[in-house]
Amino acid sequence: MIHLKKETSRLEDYLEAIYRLSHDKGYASTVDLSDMLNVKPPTVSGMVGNLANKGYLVHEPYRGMKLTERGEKVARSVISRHGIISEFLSMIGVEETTAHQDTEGIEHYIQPITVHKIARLVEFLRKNPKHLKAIRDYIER
Amino acid sequence: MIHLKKETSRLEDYLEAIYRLSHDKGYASTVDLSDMLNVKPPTVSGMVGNLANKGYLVHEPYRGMKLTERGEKVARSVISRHGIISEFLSMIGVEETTAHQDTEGIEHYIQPITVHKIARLVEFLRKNPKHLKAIRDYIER
DNA sequence: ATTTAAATTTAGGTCACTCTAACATGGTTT
DNA sequence: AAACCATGTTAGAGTGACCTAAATTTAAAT
Repeated sequence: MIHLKKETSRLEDYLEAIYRLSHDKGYASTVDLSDMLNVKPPTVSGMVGNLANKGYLVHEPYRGMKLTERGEKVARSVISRHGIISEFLSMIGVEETTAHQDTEGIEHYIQPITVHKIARLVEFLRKNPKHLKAIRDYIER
Repeated sequence: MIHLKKETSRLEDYLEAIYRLSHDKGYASTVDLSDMLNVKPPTVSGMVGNLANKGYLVHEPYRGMKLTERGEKVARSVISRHGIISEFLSMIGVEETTAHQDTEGIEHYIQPITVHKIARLVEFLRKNPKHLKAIRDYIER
């Protein structure tokens, strides 16, 4: 039975990872996911079953998994947020590793309207390097 | 070995709420917290016991609770992050209610160094209203 | 074609956080 | 002083996400 309940942030993480793996190497294995998400394989099995129940992917046990249209849509949305937040953090001088961690932490908790504003801000700073430079100079003292 | 286990984001929420209530009306009651955090009173009782165990507050059942030095320190840190993020979101034109929700969502997941950069950005924009205006104009098309 | 090794799933348990229902406490009213 | 009621706590159960250990399946090697 397919539930239209809103996915949790953790499920979004799984969808994002599956999407990335599928596009990077053609498929997403349990072990890949377990490495990428820092959980043990049985946890992945469980969550994948969960995502399958909810209609975000189809899963043939022992053989593989594939995102549904619905799963892809969610994944793309998460990845888009991810890119925007990530670029913003990078612009204000947050170091790569930190930016990556923080992005993962917050990407599930920002509403579309806010993401949009940040996207516009990033766009503005990309188009106006002098503003960006002034900001960066100030931030770095 | 002293193991200062990191508090969960939920515990941070409780500490923040207790701090605010204590400073606003002199004390924090179970019902106040239950309203503020949108959980039922028994949940608050449990979490308060938990926070007491971990040394963030002292609790005299049926009589009241008070943050310890350690609890206050964490609360102030959360509240500081809160203010910074909140002001940033407001600056880029995120509407009050949305900003409030998003701030609550993300305040637990941003590292100190990142908070600091955002604080500097906010500071810069406060001191340079022309930059801020340019940004806001662009964001709002 | 067997055996073996790697990948995956199942079974069963833990932990944090939540709930409802029932009970306890203490301040207020009569 | 007794009863009342708002406030607070205890008991017990549920959920989501995780774990380890054990079984299963598939693919590779002999």
